[in-house]
Amino acid sequence: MARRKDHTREELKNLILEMSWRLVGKEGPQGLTARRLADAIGYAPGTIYNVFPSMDALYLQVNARTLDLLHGVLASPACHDAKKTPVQNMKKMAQLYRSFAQDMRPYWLMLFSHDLPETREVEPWYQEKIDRLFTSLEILLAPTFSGKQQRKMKMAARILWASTHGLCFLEETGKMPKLDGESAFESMANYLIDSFVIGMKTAPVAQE
Amino acid sequence: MARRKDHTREELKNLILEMSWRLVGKEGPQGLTARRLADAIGYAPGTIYNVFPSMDALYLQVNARTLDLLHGVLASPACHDAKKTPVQNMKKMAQLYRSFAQDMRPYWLMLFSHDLPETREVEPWYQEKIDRLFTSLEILLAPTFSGKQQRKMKMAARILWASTHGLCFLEETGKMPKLDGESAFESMANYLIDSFVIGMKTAPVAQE
DNA sequence: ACCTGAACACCGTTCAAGT
DNA sequence: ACCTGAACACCGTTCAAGT
Repeated sequence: MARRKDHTREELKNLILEMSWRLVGKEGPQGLTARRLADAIGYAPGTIYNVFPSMDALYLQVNARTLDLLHGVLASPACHDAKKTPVQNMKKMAQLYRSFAQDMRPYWLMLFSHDLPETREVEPWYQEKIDRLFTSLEILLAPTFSGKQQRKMKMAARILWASTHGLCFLEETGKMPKLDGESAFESMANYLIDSFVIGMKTAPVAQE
Repeated sequence: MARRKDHTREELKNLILEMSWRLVGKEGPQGLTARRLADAIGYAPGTIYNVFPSMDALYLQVNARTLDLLHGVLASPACHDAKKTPVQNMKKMAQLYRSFAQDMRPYWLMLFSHDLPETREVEPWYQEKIDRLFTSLEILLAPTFSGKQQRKMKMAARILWASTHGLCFLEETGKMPKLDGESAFESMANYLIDSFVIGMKTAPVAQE
């Protein structure tokens, strides 16, 4: 029994990805299994493997979409306002990241669930999507650094990004000790950015 | 068929935890399954559930041991050297964290694998183990802040901790764009600490 | 050519039944 | 009282066999 061909290969791929997205949104990364997915789209489990080499590849596609959405947020005018200072834009960007993490929680957590097979090299197209995110921050930092300080600027961007993510991640996963009672993400992110920006010009950087 | 009683309940608990530790070390968090564990200790799968309510509870015990080891490292004299400056000790602490992450990779990654059921409140005894880690850093920061700046000091500690973790985590999981080619964790951590410490005194902090 | 569905080798968890 | 092992409800993945 076989050959339904209700959909072209391309349609099937979209259908699978779309349904994967919905499953993750509704039931979290755990909800995305080959069998449940097959059931939801009305095909047999084996069909998925005609279109994707493995469920891991599919997880990666879901993550790719999440990264695209996140990039859309961080590249938006909301945090690239020429009428505001770089620091103000950076603070806005940190808030947008946190909001994204909260609003898109299952997708955002999935980005960092590292139960995937070993370290397995990230593929270039995926790495590119990650790199773009850092670029949004580099744009805000660039004016503050001279042309011969590009390396230092890029380090500052990586540090600010990783720091903001660290604050957000520990906060969201309950691994940050409570301070007064409630989450202090906003005030901590602001304090971080203010402090780092004050010091980042005078602090030295190791020469490669 | 039953009642081997080769071990007391306490012995069995230790045996299970010890074997769990070995399995995670050898094959990663994925290697720790009820069936493999049962096989390795020579009992039936059901026996595990006499001693632990669920595999998740067992995962938590493994994480607890990891946190204890990490605390041992961060509380060690190596980064609480009275003959060195707080900044020097903080840089040392960041390096020790990174080394721990590398040396104990499967255990360290397991700490952050959040496929666990929902957000589920962290139990107090576990939270306590997390809090201790931050305390090690607060000890280094305390001398720099006055008595009425305790809240600010605690925020600084949380920020530095989250930032260092963020750098380490993104670096170790391939989510940090390469800078020159190799990992720049050490120079970035140093740059972070130098910059933040320069700015953290003058930067303002939101009033709760 | 495309899809199925059974099969293989696994999971966590429960619980009646044995000793 | 303690432990077993079969059972239940799942996994990801493969592939001979049908249309």
